Amino acid sequence: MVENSIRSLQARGYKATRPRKLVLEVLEETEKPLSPYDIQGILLARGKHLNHVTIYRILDLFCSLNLAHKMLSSGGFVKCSLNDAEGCHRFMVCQDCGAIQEFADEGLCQGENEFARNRGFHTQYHISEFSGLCSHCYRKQLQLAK
Amino acid sequence: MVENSIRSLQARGYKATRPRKLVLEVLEETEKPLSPYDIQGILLARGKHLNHVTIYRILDLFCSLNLAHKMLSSGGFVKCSLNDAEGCHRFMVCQDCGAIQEFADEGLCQGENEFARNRGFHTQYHISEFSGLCSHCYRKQLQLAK
DNA sequence: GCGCTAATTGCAATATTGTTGCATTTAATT
DNA sequence: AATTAAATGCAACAATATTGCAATTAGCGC
Repeated sequence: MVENSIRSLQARGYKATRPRKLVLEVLEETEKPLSPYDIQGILLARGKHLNHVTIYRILDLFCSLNLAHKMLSSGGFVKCSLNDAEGCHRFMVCQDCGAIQEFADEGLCQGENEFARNRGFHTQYHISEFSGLCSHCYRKQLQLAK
Repeated sequence: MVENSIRSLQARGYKATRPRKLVLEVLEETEKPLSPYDIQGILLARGKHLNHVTIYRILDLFCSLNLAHKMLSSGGFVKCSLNDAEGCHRFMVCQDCGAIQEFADEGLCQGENEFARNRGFHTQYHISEFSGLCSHCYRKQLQLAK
C-alpha cells in the first residue's frame, strides 16, 4: 500500500511530498512497467502536472530505497512487492498483458551464483527476467487455438 | 572471426557491405559492450564515417541473426561468441574492466524454466546477466587490499 | 568489365529520452 | 507563524532513437 511506502520514506528521513505520493499511487495501481513519461502522462490525464525531471528523480530515489524496481528488459519501472530480506528477486513479464510478477528464490540464486563462481566470476548482482505468458494469458491463448 | 559472420550474412541472402564489415570488425576486436554511437566514434577515429542510422539498422540485423547480442544491463552490443544451438546463453560483465563472457548451460536453464513453470508462467525467453568481477580483476583487487 | 536491380546506405528532419544548474516552493520542525 | 533544509519546477541542453526519401552499391547475368 501507498501508506507503507510513505512511512518507509519518512522513517528514512525523506519527505512525503505531493509528487512522491502521486507517483506511488500510479505505481501501486498499475501492474505493468511504466516509463517516467508514462507516469507523467497518466497523471496529466487526471489533471495533475509533474515535471518529468521530478519523476526521474523520484524514481531514482524509490529504486535506491527498494520501493521500485527498474525492469532491464523494457526500462520501465514497477513497484517492489517484496522486501529486501527475502533473497534475490526475480521478475516475470507477460508478453501479452504486460503484467509482471515478482518472486524470491534462494535455491535458484545459489545455483546461479555457483555457476558463475565455477567460471572464476565473482558475482555482485544478477539480473534475471523471464519473458513469456502468465497463466491467465496462456489459457486464453489455448482457448483461441481451438 | 569476421569472415564467418560475413559468410553467415551472405548465406542468408544479405549483402556483405562495407558498413557491415566495419561494424563486424569493431565488435570483433572489442570485448566490451558498445553502443551504436560508441561504434560510430571508434570508426570515426580511424577516418571511417558511418551514419548512426546505418549502425542502428546493422545492429538490429545482427541481433536478429544472432551475430550480435544486446546487453540489457547497459544497452551495449557485443558479438555473439556461441552459436544458437548451444542452449540458452548467459552473460557475465566485469564491473571493473567491462569485459564480457558468454556461456551456455543447459542444466541451469532447466532449473530456471522449472522455477517459472511451477508458478504457472510459460517462459519464451530468459534474460540472465551477471555483474561482478572477472577472475583477473578480482585477483587485482585482492592485491590492492594488501 | 558493364549495366541492371533490389538492397542498402546517407541525409535531413524529427521524436523521444535523459541530464544539469539554478530559482522557487514546500514539508517538517520549533 | 517563522525557519530551513529538502524537494520541485523550469529552461536549456545533451544524448539516443526513428522515419521517409533520395542516392549509392553489392551481387547478378551478360
